[in-house]
Amino acid sequence: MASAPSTPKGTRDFNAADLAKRRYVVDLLRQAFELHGFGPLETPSFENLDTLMGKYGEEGDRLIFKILKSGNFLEAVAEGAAPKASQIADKALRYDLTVPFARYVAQNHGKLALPFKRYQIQPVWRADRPQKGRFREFYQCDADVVGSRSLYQEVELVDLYSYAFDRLDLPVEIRLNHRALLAALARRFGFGAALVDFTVAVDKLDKIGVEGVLKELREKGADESHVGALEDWLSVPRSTQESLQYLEHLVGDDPEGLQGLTEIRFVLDRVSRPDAVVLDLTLARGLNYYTGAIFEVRALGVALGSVGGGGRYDDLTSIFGVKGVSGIGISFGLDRIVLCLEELNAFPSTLQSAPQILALHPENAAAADALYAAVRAWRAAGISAEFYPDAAATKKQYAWAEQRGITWVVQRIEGDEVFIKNTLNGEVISCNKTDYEALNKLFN
RNA sequence: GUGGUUGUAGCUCAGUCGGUUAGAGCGCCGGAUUGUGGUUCCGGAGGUCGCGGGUUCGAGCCCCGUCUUCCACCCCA
Repeated sequence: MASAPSTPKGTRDFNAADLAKRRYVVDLLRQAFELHGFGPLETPSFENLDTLMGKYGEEGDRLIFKILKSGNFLEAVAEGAAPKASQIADKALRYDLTVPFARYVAQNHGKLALPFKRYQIQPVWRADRPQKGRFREFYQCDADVVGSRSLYQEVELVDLYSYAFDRLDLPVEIRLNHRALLAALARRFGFGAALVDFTVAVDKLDKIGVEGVLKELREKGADESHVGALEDWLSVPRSTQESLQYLEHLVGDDPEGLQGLTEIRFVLDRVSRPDAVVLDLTLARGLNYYTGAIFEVRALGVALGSVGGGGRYDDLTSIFGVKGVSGIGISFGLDRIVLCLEELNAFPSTLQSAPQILALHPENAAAADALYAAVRAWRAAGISAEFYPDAAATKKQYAWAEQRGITWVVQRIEGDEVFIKNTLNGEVISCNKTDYEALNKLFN
């Protein structure tokens, strides 16, 4: 073991047990998406660099994995000069699923029946520094609809969130905000020209507290005349209803603010699970293509950042030359959802990652053949069964079963009678080898 | 991208001030016992101390680089 091999930084392998959990989540999400009228789409792992660059802000651009050109690309670089990124890379791994989707819509806009709804479950890559729950390769599960400005889309996607997390048995809080409200607040507090500075600072309220936010806002040039009002806004925790009332008098006759307020009210009045939804005026979200409602989902009882996010983007396809196609979408973070469910022990105990039953290898050759035939018959009946191939020490065979997580072990066969041991409690039962009903009963 | 942290047997970890042949528990392999594993006993294998340089008479230990882990920023799922 001079040099143990490893996966690259921020990536991992998934074994059978991992995959059983991941597939459980993915299958549930896929069902939820299709139940709500979304159809599947897959796009390539990598896109042209131009497609991705400039869509995620400066910070995002830096985290895009660029793919080195093949061939002798360095010839074009002047002697002794440092090559420019565009000279050595013209493709990049996708950074999220939304921008490739916008590219797809723009590329096919004449052929798609609008409004167009699709879901997409694929990995994305970010050249980030890994931490707990942060990887450089991770899965997003997105549902988007383009070509409809209807606020019923907002309602429907919030409902999709609550439906899916309900099915997953993961308690969450769906936080809701609106870019127009943020903009109105920023104007009210003198940050009209520095919306991003304002939202970035305010978004950290949970993390650095009122003092921290005020400090950062001062550094970004907050006018002292607004600090008192800012402090009042930030230090009082408000329910959704209280936030709405507060907004009403704060926004005044700011037309954009009033518009945002009307839209948020429309959505809040119609979501199916209002108890799981909270209006959070400090929620900002970094991706700068959002223009309307924005969402973020936090798992309750787990400190792991957000497990999902999304929002409305009015202008994304216009970057690709197709104007007037408003879109809205949400994303589920598969990897974090799995981590949360693990931490909360919320996976169903019936998840299957190993054969249901293992037949120990009998010492007697005739019995071995008989038992092997039984295993074959079980497989034909849809029972995942395994036959230990060698007449190894009993101890070794049991250890193998345990390591693979196999609960039921066939000790021996006598005529048509098999003796099955539950390795968890040592109980032995016997049953007829063709009594599939009894066998299947064991596994549930 | 910034600052820090981690790496010793399959696993969890000791290893003093730089000093001889690198340690434990569990696991693994073999044998005996146990009348179909899990008990007990005996024996055994397995490590160029993440990798590459350097300092030193001598490096697991000190220095530099690199990879990896985790953490705080930044940002985000």
